[in-house]
Amino acid sequence: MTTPQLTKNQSLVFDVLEKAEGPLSAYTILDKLRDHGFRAPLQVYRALEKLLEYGVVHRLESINSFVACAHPGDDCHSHGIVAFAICESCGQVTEFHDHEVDHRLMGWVQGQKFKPEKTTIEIRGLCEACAA
Amino acid sequence: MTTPQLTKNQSLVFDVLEKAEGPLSAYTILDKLRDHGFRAPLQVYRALEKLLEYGVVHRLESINSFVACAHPGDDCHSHGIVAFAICESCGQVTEFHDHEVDHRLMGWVQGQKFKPEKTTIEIRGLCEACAA
DNA sequence: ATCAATTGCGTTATGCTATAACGTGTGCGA
DNA sequence: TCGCACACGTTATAGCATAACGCAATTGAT
Repeated sequence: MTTPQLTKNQSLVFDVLEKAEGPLSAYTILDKLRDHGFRAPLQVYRALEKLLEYGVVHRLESINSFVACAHPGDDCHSHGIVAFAICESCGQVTEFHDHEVDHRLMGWVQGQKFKPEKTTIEIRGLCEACAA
Repeated sequence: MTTPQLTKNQSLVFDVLEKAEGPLSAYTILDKLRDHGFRAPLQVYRALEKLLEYGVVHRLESINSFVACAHPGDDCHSHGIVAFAICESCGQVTEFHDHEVDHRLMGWVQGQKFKPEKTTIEIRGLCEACAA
């Protein structure tokens, strides 16, 4: 899937996420965009919905937050399953892919005749700097 | 870790989860226990906190719900990372383990010197029955 | 050109999920 | 017996997400 031209609200939300150091909650994004006319959560959620669909933003289920995809210009959907390491101290998020993990998980679901739609892999812990 | 004797509230919450067909939200559990004297969410959340700690209940991050562990009498903490397949149609949850997936993920984090605390793997999609 | 369908947007209201903060009682070891 | 840890109850609040309404702009088929 190719990413279409973003609308005004989508661009605003995406820019906030790109410039952020780490993941942001929808309400944090809302607060950062009040000066740009945002007034209600739905404005954020609707933009996020599209950005997630385009694959340029990821949702971190375990912390109810969102991050810009770490592959600028690239299409995350082509990388298979995306995994995240989330530092619980500094909030830093590292995105990675592992084909062997994909392969094992997909092998398992095929054995169950389970039809996967969306897979979440999130490792929470401490990054190198924070663990020291 | 061995599971200590459960308190009254912990037992009530655990029983509800065990008898349930699928995952339940904290508020659903609350509703099911109103007849037993439960009045506030905290009574549920506090019990869940302990049950999660003991490893007899799992939290499904992607759907904000809880399930009893699929290994009766066993200690989930000894199985390594737990993965879940969640049917978005019927709500059925299948729990499984894959050492190779564990190994790959732990290999990756060690390369990053990341110290993992809690890992989430959840595959949402359609189970065999619902995909038909 | 026009009508219908689609999409984005704004607003209000509401619902669901989770925790803070306070106080009570009980059991148990120093 | 004092202090501590823990489970519990209650009220209030914080944080996350969506329903439902209406309007405007765009597109595309007839």
